[in-house]
Amino acid sequence: MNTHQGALAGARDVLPGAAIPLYARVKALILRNIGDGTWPRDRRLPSEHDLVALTGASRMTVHRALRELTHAGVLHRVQGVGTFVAAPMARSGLIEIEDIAQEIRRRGAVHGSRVLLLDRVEAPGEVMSAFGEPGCRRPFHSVLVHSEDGTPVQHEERYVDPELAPDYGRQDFSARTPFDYLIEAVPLTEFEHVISAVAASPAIAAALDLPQGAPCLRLDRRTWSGARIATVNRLTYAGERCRLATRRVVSTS
Amino acid sequence: MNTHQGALAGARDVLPGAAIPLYARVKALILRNIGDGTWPRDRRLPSEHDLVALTGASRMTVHRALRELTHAGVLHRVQGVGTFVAAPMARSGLIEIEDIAQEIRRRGAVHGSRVLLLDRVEAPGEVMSAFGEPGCRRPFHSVLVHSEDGTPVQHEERYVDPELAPDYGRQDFSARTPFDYLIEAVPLTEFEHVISAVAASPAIAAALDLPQGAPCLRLDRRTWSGARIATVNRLTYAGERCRLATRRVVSTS
DNA sequence: TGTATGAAGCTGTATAGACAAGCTACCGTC
DNA sequence: GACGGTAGCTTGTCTATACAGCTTCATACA
Repeated sequence: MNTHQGALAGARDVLPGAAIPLYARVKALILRNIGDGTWPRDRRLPSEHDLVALTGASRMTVHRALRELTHAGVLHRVQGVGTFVAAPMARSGLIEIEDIAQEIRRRGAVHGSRVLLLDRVEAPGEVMSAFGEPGCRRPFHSVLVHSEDGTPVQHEERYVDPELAPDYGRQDFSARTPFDYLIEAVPLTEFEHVISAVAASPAIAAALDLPQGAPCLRLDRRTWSGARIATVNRLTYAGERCRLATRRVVSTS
Repeated sequence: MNTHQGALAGARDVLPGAAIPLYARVKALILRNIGDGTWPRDRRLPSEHDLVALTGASRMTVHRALRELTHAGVLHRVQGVGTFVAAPMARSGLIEIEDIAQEIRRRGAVHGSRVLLLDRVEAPGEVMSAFGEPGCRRPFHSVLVHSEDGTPVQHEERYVDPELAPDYGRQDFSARTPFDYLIEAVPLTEFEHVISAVAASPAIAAALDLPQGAPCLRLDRRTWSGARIATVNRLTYAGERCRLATRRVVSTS
């Protein structure tokens, strides 16, 4: 009874294509149920035993899927208790760049955001080349300023593939950050960051209420959904009071 | 024959304490042999079969150890061929902050470094608190400027625990970067980064040949060796032409 | 000489079964 | 009611075995 993977393709089909390893399909199933909202945050997942029954995979295979998702920060497991959906931002993992709104709220401050622009444009060539080869035509374009207790702290400019997130243009981003929306609307799989220090341009300086030329932290991010780039964005953090922190164990010796 | 872990404690003892899972001890064994230089860079490791014979663990356990180290960027595996020690800097993984010298050479430029200071000091309280609780007395202190094709690009200030790296003060850092030396002399296990943008101070501006107040990328890093902090350093990248890049798969759905 | 063919060795995945260890809730006793 | 033990569920680890897929190399053949 080696590869009776049919059971997984039964009640809940995971991926039509079948060259993908079983444990990866179990991961995909779990990620989809989390993305769906079928298993909301902090919800307890079915036990390994249940997932074995649900998917038809062996417990070791289910366990591997759960372990890797736990390692990636998607899940949180407690021996003797169960498996839970981790807090959403733990998912970013790599660089602990929290959603700016969450980070501000975590500090006990009030987050506000002002939408400067939300339209659909013929993006400049520089942006289009960031989107990579196949590219996308006329992406959404949004510009926001996020503030903490009223003082602006982050300038966010973003381009979004309209085919992956067709409703992007109709969102109210003063209530919910674009990133927050995208992470739920689109299954984001890969991130690429480039961090640099820049002097505030006149536009940025005006938006963030900084003197022109003040040092700012710039974070350029490209986000994939599978093989396709879902969004390209540039975050500019105001002045010297913003930072990015990260910590990671490299080895467990 | 469930937990016959004695074999691993035999020929090559891994960890005297034994509450640690077997796969973790196999990982530790591999990491130590890499750190030792027993298995140098690009060297092909013993096959899974050999490691089974060597450690007494089952192949699944050895495989798990190898898989996790591969995921962490320590190893590089090719199906049908074997397992290799990955290029050292891939090991940082999290943020691809290459050793500045390597990065410069990779770009085909000439790396130079000038040692401004190398002594042993009563460090300022700010640094000592960064070292954490047990602290270390009179750490080594070094200040360097790295240059690319003659133009300075990075200012590096570093404090090093003298008990972990007693020979730090006798190294020639114009030939070999401190980081390069430390990663071989001390088994580094954990990194913490804080990234911020700052305006160049007079000292930094002078060292990097920048106008005062120019935006610089600052990277504060603490590096652990086990439970102990081995080194605390602050890297300041010159101007807008330096950046940090990273890319990572978050999920494999 | 050049090209198939196949064996050997390697990693990758999957399974079934077992035991260890942690938590919770229930049930009995005092 | 308070306390303690225990059964049952959960996750964590480990083993033994099997097969699949890939690479390399030697051998046989044209």
